[in-house]
Amino acid sequence: MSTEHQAPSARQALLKAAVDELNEKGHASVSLRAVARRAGVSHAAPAHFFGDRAGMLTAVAVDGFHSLAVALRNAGSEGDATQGEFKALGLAYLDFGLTNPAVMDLMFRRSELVPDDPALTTAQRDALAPLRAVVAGVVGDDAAEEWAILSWAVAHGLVALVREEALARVAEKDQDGAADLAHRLLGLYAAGVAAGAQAPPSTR
Amino acid sequence: MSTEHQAPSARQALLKAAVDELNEKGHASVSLRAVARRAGVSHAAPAHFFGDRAGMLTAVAVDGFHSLAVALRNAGSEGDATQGEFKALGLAYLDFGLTNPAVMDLMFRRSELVPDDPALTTAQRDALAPLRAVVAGVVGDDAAEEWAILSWAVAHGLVALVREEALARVAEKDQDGAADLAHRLLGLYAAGVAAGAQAPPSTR
DNA sequence: CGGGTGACTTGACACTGTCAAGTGATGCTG
DNA sequence: CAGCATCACTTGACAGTGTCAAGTCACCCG
Repeated sequence: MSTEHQAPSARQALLKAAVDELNEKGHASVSLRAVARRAGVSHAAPAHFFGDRAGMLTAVAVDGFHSLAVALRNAGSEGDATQGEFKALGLAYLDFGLTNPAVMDLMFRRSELVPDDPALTTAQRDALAPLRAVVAGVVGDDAAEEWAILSWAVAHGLVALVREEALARVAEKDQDGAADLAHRLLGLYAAGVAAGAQAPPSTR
Repeated sequence: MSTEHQAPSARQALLKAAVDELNEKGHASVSLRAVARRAGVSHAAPAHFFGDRAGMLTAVAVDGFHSLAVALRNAGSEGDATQGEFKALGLAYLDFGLTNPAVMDLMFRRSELVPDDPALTTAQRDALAPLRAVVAGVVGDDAAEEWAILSWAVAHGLVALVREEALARVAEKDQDGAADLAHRLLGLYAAGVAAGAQAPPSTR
């Protein structure tokens, strides 16, 4: 009982080969032919299944959003209070991004994916649903959506800065230190949101 | 009196051609040969100057960081109070990213650039210097660096989400609406930081 | 048995990055 | 002024790439 309806195996194998290739050599080196070689099929087989290089990458990205969705769902259910839950969600996003940097990178690289794939759109929306729900519990309902998106941007920005080594460079830390720093910053932000929500300044 | 020491023209022309190509067709279509064609030189001329496709893209990225640096410097000097200055800086970052999405995208795409180019590293560090200075004026000195980086992540995340149309998709807005939303979210964040800084909860 | 449909393969094309080897001008040296 | 080195490219070639048209082969429905 997986999220997809049991593909005929070759397609699945190709997809796995694509993910492996992506993780090993980065998205630029994911060529239809390299994936075909790795999966042991002819050079045009991937095009047969996915239509396109973009189609193949899109399939990988959709898969990535499904994985992100379960990661966030798990984090959301195991956090204790609502504020702990909120922070846990952010950390889960961060960890997913830092554990699978190549996939995360691809997932948000519209220019490499098929322009308006509906599966991609819904997968993305579904993955973010838990965040919305949790944020609504922390701040008031009226501002929930805005804070949810802002929080998403915080986590997303941290992932990007760590992944591209920008953070390590500016803060003069190694990559592990950068990840730790990102964790701390997210905590800082979460605490700030909770404090601000308990004592709303003028709005409301 | 430019930031670079008057290149012999051909190199400059190539660089301009590369930027144009990047803005028109996205980073994937920036090929050495296409740039050469656009600049009206032989197909190997770009490689002669930049060594590499990565070298050429890196030159474009360094240029981008220089532009970002002046944009942030201007914004920093025209904001009125320190909090207004802080917000102005964030908006300038946001606007730069949304006005030049392709260049901004490239600037943080380490995997496409030359791995440890010193010019790139210093250009990046210099561009972010104003943010550090302004943040130090808003929150206490001890936490300044952390808040500066967090703020950077916020702006960076918002740019990424708007650029990749993720924000428009989730919030069900068109691209212009998404940019406006990003502006508002940045204001929300800036106000929160200012409020939190004036009444620090427990730390400190 | 017969035909059609899906799952590939084969072969070709234009395009790409990169390299080795040129060519000509410019400037320095003796 | 002669010779020579260096720069700023060009020319030509190679392997690898995405994509397309056509082919092969197995299987299923009737």
